[in-house]
Amino acid sequence: MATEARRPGRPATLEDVARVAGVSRATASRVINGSPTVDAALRRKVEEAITATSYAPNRAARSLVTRRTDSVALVVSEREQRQLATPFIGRMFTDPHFGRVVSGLLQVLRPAGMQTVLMVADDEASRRQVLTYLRQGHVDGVVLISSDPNDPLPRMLSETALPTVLAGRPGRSAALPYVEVDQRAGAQLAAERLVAQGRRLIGTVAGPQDMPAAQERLEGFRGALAALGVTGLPWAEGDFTRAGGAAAMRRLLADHPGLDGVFVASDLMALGVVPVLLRAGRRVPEDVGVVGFDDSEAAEASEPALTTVRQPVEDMACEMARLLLRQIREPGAAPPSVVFRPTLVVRESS
Amino acid sequence: MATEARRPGRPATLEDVARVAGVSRATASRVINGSPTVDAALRRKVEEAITATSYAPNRAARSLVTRRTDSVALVVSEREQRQLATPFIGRMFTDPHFGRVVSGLLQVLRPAGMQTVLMVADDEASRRQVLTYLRQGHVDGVVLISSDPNDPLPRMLSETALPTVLAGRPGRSAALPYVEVDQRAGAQLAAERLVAQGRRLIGTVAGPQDMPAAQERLEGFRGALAALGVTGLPWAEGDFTRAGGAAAMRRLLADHPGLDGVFVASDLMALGVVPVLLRAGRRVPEDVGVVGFDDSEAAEASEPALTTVRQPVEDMACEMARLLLRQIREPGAAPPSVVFRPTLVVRESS
DNA sequence: CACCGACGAGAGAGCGCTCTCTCCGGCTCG
DNA sequence: CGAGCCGGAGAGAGCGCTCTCTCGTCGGTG
Repeated sequence: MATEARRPGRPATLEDVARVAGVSRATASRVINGSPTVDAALRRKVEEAITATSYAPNRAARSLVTRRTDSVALVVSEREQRQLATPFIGRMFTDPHFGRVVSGLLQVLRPAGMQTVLMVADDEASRRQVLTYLRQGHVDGVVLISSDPNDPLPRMLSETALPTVLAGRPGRSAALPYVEVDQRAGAQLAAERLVAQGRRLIGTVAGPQDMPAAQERLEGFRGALAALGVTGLPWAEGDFTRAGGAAAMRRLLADHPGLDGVFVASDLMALGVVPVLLRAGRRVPEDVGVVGFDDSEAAEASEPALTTVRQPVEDMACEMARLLLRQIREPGAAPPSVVFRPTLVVRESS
Repeated sequence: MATEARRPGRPATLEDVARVAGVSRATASRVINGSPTVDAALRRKVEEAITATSYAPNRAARSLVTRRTDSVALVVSEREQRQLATPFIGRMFTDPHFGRVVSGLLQVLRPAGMQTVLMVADDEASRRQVLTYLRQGHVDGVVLISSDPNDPLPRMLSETALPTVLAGRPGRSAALPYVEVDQRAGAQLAAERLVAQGRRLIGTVAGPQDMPAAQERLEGFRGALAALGVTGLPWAEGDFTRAGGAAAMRRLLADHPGLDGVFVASDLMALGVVPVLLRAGRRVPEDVGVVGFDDSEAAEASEPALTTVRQPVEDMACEMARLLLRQIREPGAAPPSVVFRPTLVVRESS
């Protein structure tokens, strides 16, 4: 304890630890990095010196030489929100889905000693800023969440050779591993449920058809219905918002008042769909069955509670983190993408 | 372009830039850091060399010498979630409120060139991990969001002398600047609204009374009612969840069936309160007026839409970021805390 | 014409760490 | 008994950057 705080106000360095322990800097470093070739007695002395000086390694110095940073970037890429009066960065942050992804990521990254840097790219300038930052080598890898199918970021990232994992398949094909749920299989679950309940006049409120995931849910649903002998699928497009879902349902109902089943491509939209049905005098599920997608918080909050296709979001996020760590640890080996199987969660609405 | 990529696969260094530009490393550094004492011609040559080599400064090296990192930590501190079967890190992430805070923070931090590192402290071990990380000097400052009034983290942080800003007043008094909304003033707005509508049998669904904010909303509401001549406030405690709000409302209604007004200490709880009232045969707002708190997404989603006390969350988060930046730029000068005025947003429920 | 101040640019010393290389001493084995 | 080997520890060279110090040059002044 004697030689602590040699320099006023500055945290202890490895040099300090070594001096206090009476060993060389190299040995102190060995102890800290868990090298096995250190005598037990010396190891103890160094460990004591570490607590005595309350030493914490300087990550900048370490990363300067190791070229690792033990941190990854979580990049949220979204369409520019020019039209908004108040600048609102990171619309996606208020989406509980995003929170579940973060939670899953941290579940894996935290035990691995990896820190997470949060970044948003929502226009040309910020994209460049993000890319520059990433290229500075301040992170070992990138998790990219992109809601925009025309997002140039995946391609740009694939050119940096930085380990990267995408949430969802990239719109334009960038050769990057991604993690996704099997959209078609999910749509099939929904179709089977509705048909099994004897419903035959089935429609769907689809998501934006420029998004691959939304396309596949629609296509998958149509295909599954056809396989079950139900053809001619009326549908309307929503924008994955509650209000958009409500509007789409109104259109659908106006054209097809006889509907007895609806597959809604997201729970959030379903939250808009159900009240429209109720107000139109339909009982749910008695008159019209509703099946959502996601199994988000909204599904349980809905009245009646939503029967929905569950995406194992947290598990998927964990898998993303694992794929990323693997890339970081074994450079060059781009791991395969992983597609998760959805499940059907039966509640009240169908 | 001739001398680019001297070392295979490695990004260009300042040395490379200097060589290409035909100047010393010092001069190249001056250009990059915007020093005014550089000849215009040389400056141009250096800038050309930078683009030619596609140079990006190594932040680790820079921060090693400057002792700045140009990044801050966003620490989310929450009560341990032992009881959960699935480990769920960062329950708070799924709260849209959190997203709004992040959005506000980034609005200020991003233009300031500050990166944001996301961290969660939810038990003793993770708290230590976070604290160690912060002490390693890997961030210049900390934004702490804590939902637990007994959280030891604020005190621990105030001992590190690291610039810090809290979201909300710390439970135990830690001498750290915070940003908050004036809870009492908000409760007063709610009281005035309900009373102005001629309601006299007013109750409240309060938040957990071990949380200062929840206490103040209750106290402030009681005080404001008294000032308006309404005494004897029936109340029940909820846990700031929808289900908790519903349960509290049921208790309240059982004991006081004649209620004609309810102040609910959060919009999320109000989302549980309203259906309870409706199912008990009360019309909202005709029979019972409901005023929420937060002006969250939930308020607009509610049916009927909630009249609520608005917290300017994004503005508050911006202010937090500003306070933090000020502390970072002027070390030693702990800025004062800032208390925001809430406003009343009138919708349908009251 | 000699001197001085100002200004622009370079040299070089670190920042704190890791990691290779070297060295030393004790052991085994021919 | 000497050569070789190996485990364990130290010396020291950087990693890429900033920043102080120094130096050279030029214009102005007595």
